[in-house]
Amino acid sequence: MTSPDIAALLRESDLRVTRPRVAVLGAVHALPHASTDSLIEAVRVELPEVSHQAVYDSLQALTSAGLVRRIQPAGSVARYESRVGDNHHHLICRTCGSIADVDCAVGDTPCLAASTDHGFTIDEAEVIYWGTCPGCSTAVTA
Amino acid sequence: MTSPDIAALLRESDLRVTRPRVAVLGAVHALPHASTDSLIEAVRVELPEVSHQAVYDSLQALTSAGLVRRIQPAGSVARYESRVGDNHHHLICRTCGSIADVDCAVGDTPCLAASTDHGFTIDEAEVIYWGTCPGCSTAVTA
DNA sequence: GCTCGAATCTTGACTCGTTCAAGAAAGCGG
DNA sequence: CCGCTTTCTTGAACGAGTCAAGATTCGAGC
Repeated sequence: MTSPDIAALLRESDLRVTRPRVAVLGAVHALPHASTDSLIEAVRVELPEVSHQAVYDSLQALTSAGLVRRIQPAGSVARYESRVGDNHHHLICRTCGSIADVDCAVGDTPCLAASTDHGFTIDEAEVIYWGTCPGCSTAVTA
Repeated sequence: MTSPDIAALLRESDLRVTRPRVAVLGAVHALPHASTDSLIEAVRVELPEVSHQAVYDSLQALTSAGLVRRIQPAGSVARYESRVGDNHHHLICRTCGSIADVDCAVGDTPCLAASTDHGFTIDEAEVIYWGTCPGCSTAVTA
Protein backbone atom coordinates (compact mmCIF):
# COMPACT_ATOMS: atom_id res chain seq x y z
CA MET A 1 0.00 0.00 0.00
CA THR A 2 1.84 3.08 -1.25
CA SER A 3 1.12 6.73 -0.63
CA PRO A 4 -0.55 7.30 -4.02
CA ASP A 5 -2.83 4.32 -3.35
CA ILE A 6 -3.77 5.76 -0.01
CA ALA A 7 -4.37 9.19 -1.46
CA ALA A 8 -6.68 7.61 -4.02
CA LEU A 9 -8.62 5.86 -1.26
CA LEU A 10 -9.08 9.15 0.55
CA ARG A 11 -10.24 10.94 -2.57
CA GLU A 12 -12.74 8.18 -3.33
CA SER A 13 -14.32 8.85 0.04
CA ASP A 14 -14.42 12.61 -0.51
CA LEU A 15 -11.82 13.23 2.12
CA ARG A 16 -9.13 15.83 1.68
CA VAL A 17 -5.71 14.37 1.17
CA THR A 18 -3.50 15.68 3.95
CA ARG A 19 -0.13 14.43 5.11
CA PRO A 20 -1.42 13.33 8.53
CA ARG A 21 -4.29 11.39 7.04
CA VAL A 22 -2.10 9.60 4.54
CA ALA A 23 0.33 8.68 7.30
CA VAL A 24 -2.44 7.55 9.66
CA LEU A 25 -4.16 5.40 7.07
CA GLY A 26 -0.82 3.90 6.08
CA ALA A 27 -0.05 3.13 9.72
CA VAL A 28 -3.41 1.41 10.25
CA HIS A 29 -2.69 -0.76 7.22
CA ALA A 30 0.80 -1.55 8.47
CA LEU A 31 -0.16 -2.25 12.07
CA PRO A 32 -3.43 -4.16 12.38
CA HIS A 33 -5.23 -3.78 15.72
CA ALA A 34 -2.92 -1.00 16.84
CA SER A 35 -3.89 1.34 19.66
CA THR A 36 -4.12 5.07 19.11
CA ASP A 37 -0.82 5.49 20.93
CA SER A 38 1.01 3.04 18.69
CA LEU A 39 -0.44 4.76 15.67
CA ILE A 40 0.74 8.16 16.89
CA GLU A 41 4.23 6.73 17.32
CA ALA A 42 4.17 5.11 13.91
CA VAL A 43 2.95 8.27 12.23
CA ARG A 44 5.68 10.33 13.89
CA VAL A 45 8.36 8.21 12.28
CA GLU A 46 7.47 9.94 9.01
CA LEU A 47 5.97 13.13 10.32
CA PRO A 48 7.63 13.95 13.64
CA GLU A 49 5.53 17.05 14.14
CA VAL A 50 1.99 15.66 14.04
CA SER A 51 -0.12 16.40 17.06
CA HIS A 52 -2.01 13.64 18.81
CA GLN A 53 -5.16 15.57 18.03
CA ALA A 54 -4.54 15.33 14.29
CA VAL A 55 -4.30 11.57 14.65
CA TYR A 56 -7.52 11.42 16.67
CA ASP A 57 -9.27 13.60 14.10
CA SER A 58 -7.95 11.59 11.18
CA LEU A 59 -8.99 8.32 12.77
CA GLN A 60 -12.47 9.65 13.32
CA ALA A 61 -12.71 10.90 9.75
CA LEU A 62 -11.43 7.58 8.40
CA THR A 63 -13.79 5.64 10.63
CA SER A 64 -16.89 7.53 9.60
CA ALA A 65 -15.84 7.25 5.96
CA GLY A 66 -15.66 3.49 6.47
CA LEU A 67 -11.97 3.23 5.55
CA VAL A 68 -10.97 1.89 8.94
CA ARG A 69 -12.85 0.11 11.66
CA ARG A 70 -12.62 0.98 15.30
CA ILE A 71 -12.71 -1.81 17.85
CA GLN A 72 -12.82 -1.30 21.56
CA PRO A 73 -12.91 -4.46 23.65
CA ALA A 74 -13.95 -4.10 27.29
CA GLY A 75 -11.06 -2.96 29.42
CA SER A 76 -8.93 -1.89 26.50
CA VAL A 77 -8.15 1.33 24.72
CA ALA A 78 -9.52 1.88 21.21
CA ARG A 79 -7.83 -0.04 18.42
CA TYR A 80 -8.09 0.30 14.68
CA GLU A 81 -7.89 -2.02 11.70
CA SER A 82 -8.09 -1.65 7.96
CA ARG A 83 -10.12 -4.79 7.20
CA VAL A 84 -13.56 -3.38 6.63
CA GLY A 85 -16.72 -4.63 5.05
CA ASP A 86 -15.95 -8.34 5.33
CA ASN A 87 -17.74 -9.08 8.57
CA HIS A 88 -14.92 -10.78 10.38
CA HIS A 89 -14.65 -11.06 14.14
CA HIS A 90 -12.00 -11.00 16.83
CA LEU A 91 -10.29 -13.37 19.15
CA ILE A 92 -8.82 -11.57 22.15
CA CYS A 93 -6.37 -12.87 24.73
CA ARG A 94 -7.48 -12.06 28.27
CA THR A 95 -3.89 -12.13 29.44
CA CYS A 96 -1.88 -10.09 26.96
CA GLY A 97 -4.65 -8.38 25.02
CA SER A 98 -3.45 -9.56 21.64
CA ILE A 99 -6.07 -9.70 18.92
CA ALA A 100 -6.47 -12.15 16.05
CA ASP A 101 -8.94 -12.02 13.18
CA VAL A 102 -11.43 -14.81 12.60
CA ASP A 103 -13.77 -15.15 9.69
CA CYS A 104 -17.30 -15.77 10.70
CA ALA A 105 -18.19 -19.42 11.10
CA VAL A 106 -21.72 -19.00 9.86
CA GLY A 107 -21.37 -17.09 6.64
CA ASP A 108 -21.39 -13.56 5.43
CA THR A 109 -23.62 -11.87 7.96
CA PRO A 110 -23.69 -14.39 10.73
CA CYS A 111 -25.45 -14.36 13.98
CA LEU A 112 -27.46 -11.46 12.62
CA ALA A 113 -30.44 -13.61 13.42
CA ALA A 114 -31.14 -12.81 17.04
CA SER A 115 -33.84 -14.98 18.55
CA THR A 116 -35.92 -11.95 19.49
CA ASP A 117 -35.26 -8.52 18.12
CA HIS A 118 -37.38 -6.59 20.63
CA GLY A 119 -38.42 -4.32 17.77
CA PHE A 120 -34.84 -3.19 17.19
CA THR A 121 -33.50 -2.64 13.70
CA ILE A 122 -30.23 -4.55 13.81
CA ASP A 123 -27.45 -3.34 11.52
CA GLU A 124 -24.43 -5.18 12.86
CA ALA A 125 -23.57 -8.21 14.91
CA GLU A 126 -20.24 -7.91 16.66
CA VAL A 127 -18.68 -11.08 17.99
CA ILE A 128 -15.75 -11.18 20.37
CA TYR A 129 -14.18 -14.49 21.34
CA TRP A 130 -12.40 -14.24 24.68
CA GLY A 131 -9.69 -16.68 25.57
CA THR A 132 -5.99 -17.25 25.98
CA CYS A 133 -3.48 -17.03 23.17
CA PRO A 134 -0.93 -19.79 22.52
CA GLY A 135 1.90 -17.73 23.98
CA CYS A 136 0.10 -16.99 27.23
CA SER A 137 -1.17 -20.58 27.61
CA THR A 138 2.32 -22.01 27.56
CA ALA A 139 3.64 -19.21 29.76
CA VAL A 140 1.19 -20.23 32.49
CA THR A 141 1.93 -23.94 32.14
CA ALA A 142 5.68 -23.43 32.24
CA MET B 1 -35.07 -10.58 45.98
CA THR B 2 -34.90 -9.60 49.63
CA SER B 3 -31.91 -8.71 51.76
CA PRO B 4 -31.69 -12.14 53.41
CA ASP B 5 -31.71 -13.76 49.97
CA ILE B 6 -28.91 -11.50 48.87
CA ALA B 7 -26.92 -12.16 52.02
CA ALA B 8 -27.27 -15.87 51.36
CA LEU B 9 -25.97 -15.43 47.81
CA LEU B 10 -22.95 -13.59 49.12
CA ARG B 11 -22.22 -16.23 51.73
CA GLU B 12 -22.49 -19.00 49.14
CA SER B 13 -19.73 -17.29 47.22
CA ASP B 14 -17.54 -16.89 50.30
CA LEU B 15 -17.95 -13.17 50.31
CA ARG B 16 -18.33 -11.24 53.52
CA VAL B 17 -21.78 -9.79 53.96
CA THR B 18 -21.45 -6.04 54.28
CA ARG B 19 -24.10 -3.37 53.97
CA PRO B 20 -22.63 -1.88 50.81
CA ARG B 21 -22.41 -5.25 49.10
CA VAL B 22 -25.97 -6.17 49.92
CA ALA B 23 -27.16 -2.83 48.63
CA VAL B 24 -25.06 -3.03 45.47
CA LEU B 25 -26.19 -6.54 44.61
CA GLY B 26 -29.78 -5.55 45.29
CA ALA B 27 -29.42 -2.56 43.01
CA VAL B 28 -27.96 -4.65 40.18
CA HIS B 29 -30.95 -6.98 40.47
CA ALA B 30 -33.37 -4.08 40.50
CA LEU B 31 -31.77 -2.13 37.66
CA PRO B 32 -30.56 -4.37 34.85
CA HIS B 33 -27.84 -2.89 32.63
CA ALA B 34 -27.29 0.04 34.97
CA SER B 35 -24.13 2.09 34.82
CA THR B 36 -21.86 2.41 37.83
CA ASP B 37 -23.18 5.92 38.39
CA SER B 38 -26.81 4.81 38.44
CA LEU B 39 -25.90 2.05 40.85
CA ILE B 40 -24.14 4.49 43.17
CA GLU B 41 -27.25 6.65 43.16
CA ALA B 42 -29.52 3.67 43.79
CA VAL B 43 -27.37 2.40 46.62
CA ARG B 44 -27.34 5.83 48.27
CA VAL B 45 -31.11 5.77 48.57
CA GLU B 46 -30.67 3.18 51.32
CA LEU B 47 -27.16 3.99 52.44
CA PRO B 48 -26.55 7.68 51.86
CA GLU B 49 -22.98 7.47 53.12
CA VAL B 50 -21.45 4.90 50.79
CA SER B 51 -18.40 6.01 48.93
CA HIS B 52 -18.11 5.47 45.22
CA GLN B 53 -15.05 3.40 45.94
CA ALA B 54 -17.07 0.94 48.00
CA VAL B 55 -19.41 0.49 45.05
CA TYR B 56 -16.50 -0.05 42.66
CA ASP B 57 -14.93 -2.55 45.06
CA SER B 58 -18.21 -4.38 45.59
CA LEU B 59 -18.89 -4.60 41.89
CA GLN B 60 -15.46 -6.02 41.30
CA ALA B 61 -15.88 -8.57 44.09
CA LEU B 62 -19.33 -9.56 42.80
CA THR B 63 -18.05 -9.79 39.25
CA SER B 64 -15.14 -12.03 40.08
CA ALA B 65 -17.41 -14.18 42.23
CA GLY B 66 -19.66 -14.57 39.21
CA LEU B 67 -22.71 -13.03 40.87
CA VAL B 68 -22.94 -10.20 38.40
CA ARG B 69 -21.71 -9.72 34.89
CA ARG B 70 -19.97 -6.66 33.65
CA ILE B 71 -20.67 -5.45 30.14
CA GLN B 72 -18.88 -2.63 28.46
CA PRO B 73 -19.96 -1.82 24.94
CA ALA B 74 -17.64 0.37 22.86
CA GLY B 75 -18.14 4.02 23.65
CA SER B 76 -20.05 3.37 26.83
CA VAL B 77 -19.27 3.24 30.50
CA ALA B 78 -19.31 -0.11 32.29
CA ARG B 79 -22.71 -1.61 32.99
CA TYR B 80 -23.75 -4.50 35.17
CA GLU B 81 -26.45 -7.14 35.12
CA SER B 82 -27.49 -10.00 37.35
CA ARG B 83 -28.30 -12.56 34.66
CA VAL B 84 -25.25 -14.76 34.72
CA GLY B 85 -24.40 -18.19 33.42
CA ASP B 86 -27.12 -18.38 30.80
CA ASN B 87 -25.13 -17.20 27.82
CA HIS B 88 -27.45 -14.52 26.61
CA HIS B 89 -26.39 -11.59 24.48
CA HIS B 90 -27.19 -7.92 24.06
CA LEU B 91 -28.97 -5.67 21.66
CA ILE B 92 -27.77 -2.09 21.94
CA CYS B 93 -29.31 1.05 20.49
CA ARG B 94 -26.72 3.23 18.78
CA THR B 95 -28.82 6.30 19.42
CA CYS B 96 -29.90 6.14 23.04
CA GLY B 97 -27.65 3.39 24.36
CA SER B 98 -30.46 1.29 25.74
CA ILE B 99 -29.73 -2.41 26.12
CA ALA B 100 -32.03 -5.39 25.68
CA ASP B 101 -31.30 -9.03 26.40
CA VAL B 102 -31.52 -11.65 23.69
CA ASP B 103 -31.18 -15.34 24.14
CA CYS B 104 -28.72 -16.91 21.82
CA ALA B 105 -30.22 -18.07 18.54
CA VAL B 106 -27.91 -21.03 18.21
CA GLY B 107 -28.20 -22.79 21.54
CA ASP B 108 -26.45 -22.92 24.84
CA THR B 109 -22.91 -21.98 23.92
CA PRO B 110 -23.42 -20.47 20.55
CA CYS B 111 -20.99 -19.08 18.11
CA LEU B 112 -18.30 -20.61 20.27
CA ALA B 113 -17.22 -22.34 17.11
CA ALA B 114 -14.89 -19.87 15.49
CA SER B 115 -13.79 -20.90 12.02
CA THR B 116 -10.11 -20.75 13.00
CA ASP B 117 -9.00 -20.58 16.59
CA HIS B 118 -5.40 -19.52 15.89
CA GLY B 119 -4.34 -21.76 18.76
CA PHE B 120 -6.36 -19.75 21.24
CA THR B 121 -8.26 -21.42 24.05
CA ILE B 122 -11.67 -19.80 23.76
CA ASP B 123 -13.72 -19.54 26.94
CA GLU B 124 -16.45 -17.11 25.97
CA ALA B 125 -18.14 -15.74 22.88
CA GLU B 126 -19.61 -12.33 23.41
CA VAL B 127 -22.15 -11.14 20.89
CA ILE B 128 -23.38 -7.58 20.61
CA TYR B 129 -26.14 -6.67 18.18
CA TRP B 130 -25.98 -3.01 17.23
CA GLY B 131 -29.03 -1.25 15.93
CA THR B 132 -31.79 1.19 16.65
CA CYS B 133 -34.45 0.66 19.26
CA PRO B 134 -38.17 1.09 18.48
CA GLY B 135 -38.33 4.42 20.32
CA CYS B 136 -35.39 5.93 18.44
CA SER B 137 -36.57 4.60 15.05
CA THR B 138 -39.89 6.38 15.30
CA ALA B 139 -38.26 9.49 16.73
CA VAL B 140 -36.16 9.83 13.56
CA THR B 141 -39.10 9.18 11.26
CA ALA B 142 -41.36 11.63 13.05
C1' DG C 1 -21.35 -11.53 74.04
C1' DC C 2 -16.18 -10.11 73.38
C1' DT C 3 -11.75 -9.95 71.15
C1' DC C 4 -8.73 -9.85 67.45
C1' DG C 5 -6.96 -10.20 62.76
C1' DA C 6 -8.08 -9.64 58.17
C1' DA C 7 -11.02 -7.84 54.84
C1' DT C 8 -13.50 -3.84 53.60
C1' DC C 9 -14.77 1.05 53.54
C1' DT C 10 -13.77 6.29 53.62
C1' DT C 11 -11.36 9.99 51.97
C1' DG C 12 -8.97 12.26 48.72
C1' DA C 13 -5.58 12.48 45.29
C1' DC C 14 -4.29 10.97 40.86
C1' DT C 15 -3.83 8.69 36.12
C1' DC C 16 -4.73 8.36 31.40
C1' DG C 17 -7.43 8.10 27.16
C1' DT C 18 -10.10 11.12 25.02
C1' DT C 19 -12.43 15.48 23.93
C1' DC C 20 -12.98 20.60 23.66
C1' DA C 21 -11.66 25.26 22.01
C1' DA C 22 -9.26 29.01 19.67
C1' DG C 23 -6.40 30.39 16.40
C1' DA C 24 -2.89 29.19 12.60
C1' DA C 25 -2.01 26.52 8.49
C1' DA C 26 -2.97 24.00 4.47
C1' DG C 27 -5.96 21.76 0.82
C1' DC C 28 -8.50 22.57 -3.31
C1' DG C 29 -12.20 24.57 -6.48
C1' DG C 30 -12.42 28.36 -9.32
C1' DC D 1 -2.91 32.29 -7.65
C1' DC D 2 -7.10 33.52 -4.24
C1' DG D 3 -10.01 32.76 -0.87
C1' DC D 4 -13.01 29.81 1.57
C1' DT D 5 -13.31 25.96 4.23
C1' DT D 6 -11.49 22.15 6.40
C1' DT D 7 -7.90 20.51 9.05
C1' DC D 8 -3.99 20.91 12.20
C1' DT D 9 -1.45 22.86 16.46
C1' DT D 10 -1.40 24.03 21.04
C1' DG D 11 -2.85 23.60 25.42
C1' DA D 12 -6.40 22.99 28.68
C1' DA D 13 -10.15 20.23 30.43
C1' DC D 14 -13.05 16.18 31.41
C1' DG D 15 -14.50 11.89 33.49
C1' DA D 16 -14.41 7.00 34.46
C1' DG D 17 -11.73 4.42 36.95
C1' DT D 18 -7.64 3.36 40.04
C1' DC D 19 -4.33 3.93 43.91
C1' DA D 20 -3.05 4.57 48.73
C1' DA D 21 -3.32 5.33 53.78
C1' DG D 22 -5.74 5.00 57.62
C1' DA D 23 -10.32 4.03 60.02
C1' DT D 24 -14.07 0.70 60.39
C1' DT D 25 -16.45 -3.51 60.26
C1' DC D 26 -17.11 -8.46 59.68
C1' DG D 27 -17.13 -12.90 61.71
C1' DA D 28 -14.42 -16.96 63.61
C1' DG D 29 -13.12 -18.53 67.94
C1' DC D 30 -13.42 -18.26 72.80
